[in-house]
Amino acid sequence: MIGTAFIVDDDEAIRDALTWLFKSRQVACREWDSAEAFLADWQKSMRGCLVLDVRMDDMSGPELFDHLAERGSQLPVIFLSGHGDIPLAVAAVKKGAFDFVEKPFNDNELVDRVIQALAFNASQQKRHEGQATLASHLAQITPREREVMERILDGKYNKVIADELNIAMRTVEVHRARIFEKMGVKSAVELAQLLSGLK
Amino acid sequence: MIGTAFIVDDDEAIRDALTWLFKSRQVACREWDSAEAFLADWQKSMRGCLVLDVRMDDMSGPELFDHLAERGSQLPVIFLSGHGDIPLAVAAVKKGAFDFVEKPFNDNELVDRVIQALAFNASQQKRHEGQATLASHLAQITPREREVMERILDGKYNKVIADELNIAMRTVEVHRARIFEKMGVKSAVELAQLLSGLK
DNA sequence: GCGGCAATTGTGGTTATCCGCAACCCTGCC
DNA sequence: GGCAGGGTTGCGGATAACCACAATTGCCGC
Repeated sequence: MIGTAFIVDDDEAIRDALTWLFKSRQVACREWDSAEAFLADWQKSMRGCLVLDVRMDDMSGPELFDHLAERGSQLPVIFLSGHGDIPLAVAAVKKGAFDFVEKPFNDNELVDRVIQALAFNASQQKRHEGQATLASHLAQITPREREVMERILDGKYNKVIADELNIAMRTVEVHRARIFEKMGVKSAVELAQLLSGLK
Repeated sequence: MIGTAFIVDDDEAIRDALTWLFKSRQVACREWDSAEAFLADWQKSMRGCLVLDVRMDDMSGPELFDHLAERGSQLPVIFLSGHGDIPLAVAAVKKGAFDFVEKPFNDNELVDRVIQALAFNASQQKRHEGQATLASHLAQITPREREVMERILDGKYNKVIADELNIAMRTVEVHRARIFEKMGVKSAVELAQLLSGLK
């Protein structure tokens, strides 16, 4: 199994029950007794999913969720709620919570969802690695090259680009070659496809 | 205001209240007393949003939602629920419902959400028009041209494409020109960007 | 059988892209 | 001052793309 289930709940009985439940299905887990404690330990590199109680003292589950979102957390979150607060559940799901389940929950269903969340996180991870690679390539592009690149993506001829930037065509060609090299592509078409997902 | 609020509820009192409420805020609306009735009248060209009761005889709100989704409806749906069923709400939102509000609802907030849904539908509409234009252009592409197009998008040289398809380079050039013409682009880069959103 | 459409190919010429080789200018840094 | 890196440019040639003009083949429907 890839990733760990991170249990955050101020009720020790619940934590123990969840830990036992997860262990029984070979799902690795760790536990925290407060949102603050988890936030203190949280690192962007964490892989897994969060099983998060809604109602807790001081910082609530949704509050922790928001804080993590601000910090760029990619962890899928499964909320556990003990009282049927629909607006809360709807708000959480709309903000991207992976799931929102009511207590008492069905043990098997919960673990199934956790496993799905772990798989989701793993696949999301790969996507982000790709984006990171892309970003690191983009970071190597100098400002001038960026200007040229934008115009290449507009399908403009080197001649036109040279004209717009008031430089020689040869210079554009050099920039163009450098851009392709730095971005790891072989043609303008590949470059366009590589960057098509961005702004 | 662009679009209409489509009210579907088997409770006449609720329908009347909603109609009055919407009229008071200059939001056009129509009403149906059952999911079946709405489904019978539904057309893909409808513009607006659906205000849908969860619990109804025969076909429920979520069931109607599913049916509409199958038929390619783009209407945002705001569910009205009289009983705090969290799993239902969570399932609805995860399946793409625009919102899920509990009765009794706050009048102003509901209308605000409806207006947001109408705006959302209008903007989604424009996106879909663009896709439709793209699709109509793609439909003009012959099978052979498609084969060439795929290879162009792989950044392959005409020479290579000719080789792969066992035809003359000149033929590839002709196809290439026809593709650009039919798709309304001027270069392979533009073509790549145009089709980047697809599979 | 004729007209239309898709697919095909050739010739010849213009325009663009792609590259190696060389070189100059400027800025920031040790 | 020397060195590195980014931006710049020229020359010349190989390769690819783009295009107008022209033509052949095969399938389909009226």
